[in-house]
Amino acid sequence: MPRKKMRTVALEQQLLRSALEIVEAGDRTLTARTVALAAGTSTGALYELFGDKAGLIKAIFHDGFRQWAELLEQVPTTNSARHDMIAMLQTTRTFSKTNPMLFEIMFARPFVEFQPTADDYGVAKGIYAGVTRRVGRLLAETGSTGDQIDIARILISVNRGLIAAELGGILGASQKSIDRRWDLAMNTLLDGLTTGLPPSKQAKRATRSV
Amino acid sequence: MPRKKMRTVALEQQLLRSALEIVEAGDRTLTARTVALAAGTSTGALYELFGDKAGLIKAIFHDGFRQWAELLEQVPTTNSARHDMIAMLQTTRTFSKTNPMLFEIMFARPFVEFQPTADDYGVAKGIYAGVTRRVGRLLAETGSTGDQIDIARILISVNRGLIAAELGGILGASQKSIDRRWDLAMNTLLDGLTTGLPPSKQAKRATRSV
DNA sequence: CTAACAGACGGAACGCCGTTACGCAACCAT
DNA sequence: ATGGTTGCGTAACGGCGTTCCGTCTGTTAG
Repeated sequence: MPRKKMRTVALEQQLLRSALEIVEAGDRTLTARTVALAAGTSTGALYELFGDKAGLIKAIFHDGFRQWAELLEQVPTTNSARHDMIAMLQTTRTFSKTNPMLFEIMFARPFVEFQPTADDYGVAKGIYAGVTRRVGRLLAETGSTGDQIDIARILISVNRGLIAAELGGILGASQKSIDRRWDLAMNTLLDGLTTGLPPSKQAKRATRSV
Repeated sequence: MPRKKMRTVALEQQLLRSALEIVEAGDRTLTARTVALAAGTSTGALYELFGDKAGLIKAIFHDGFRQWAELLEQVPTTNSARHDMIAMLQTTRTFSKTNPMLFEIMFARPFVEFQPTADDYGVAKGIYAGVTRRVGRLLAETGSTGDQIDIARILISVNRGLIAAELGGILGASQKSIDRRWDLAMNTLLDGLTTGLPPSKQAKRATRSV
């Protein structure tokens, strides 16, 4: 007896698309009204479909991880695990620089409303698994005995820190110096983490080798 | 002829103190009204003294760097530059974990109103200089030829990334695994960055040493 | 064919935010 | 004492997140 329902999953995706357009344009005016207007609907629809603004941002957050995972899956596997690992890290860096605001939503918290929980970061599990797998290949290639999970988490976190610094303009002034420091940090880490020696021994060796 | 002025620098500091108390308590309701009320004054005073809310957050931002610099200056200089460097990085980590919301204001952007510029990060210059100086000592100690500034920037950015990951709960679940990964990442980096070899040669050496 | 009803829609309303304008109050010179 | 000048807090404004309700739709019973 009632009228046909329009607030379906299709409209939800339309709202999410409109929100992503605003975010990707770097526009800070991500409000319930602007998103609803851009999607050709009303705030009532947005609140029925997403619960509240935090729900909308959470959807953006999840879609960001989905996009990231999609890019990482496209990274080809070559005969050099080391090369592939660098490619993954650089793909992540390029993705973040292409969508800085999406990067912030995923890794900083530019909107007070949404505070990601451990559950939310669970969407990154597939990504972590992929990185961990490639770390395993890398360790096999170099014959080292480091812990795959430790190394994967470190690489992801360090990359995130370097990217955040680059986006904030505090890693360096010129692109040349930024690139040099990113390369130096990542290659140094990959070198050290794939030798299979515990860091204390490395430290001694490094100190004594001088 | 007018009445005595109360909106002085003293009241400005009182407002900043009240704002810091709210921030350090992890309270997300940092509004003009709550801060003014806590400081026993009105929003008019806040706006006369700080211009707008972004000005207040900028003041918090700057005070955060002042606190950080103060802590770093207290790190003693021992006969091991390596030990001192670890101490600085750990001091930064402890500071961030003690005041996670202050860390976010300094390194993420939890309030849309304030977007730090390169000028704002200029307050970190003293900190960078201090870290760079200690890197110089470290390089001298190990006899390596790396670039002080490159290494200082890298250490700061990587540390920030690891801390952000730790605070977000994505570096690891248990404190033990988090500490292990932090130690592994930082010691590996310090090892590799102080050997004086360009990373490509390190890579070859690391690969062939297996 | 029509009327009544179930319920989905959107706009209007509420409280809170950042911000500003204004009326009252306080002080000093006369 | 008094008037004028200036500083103060409050109240108002537009916009936000969020909710609620009047309207309108589409079906179905008679």
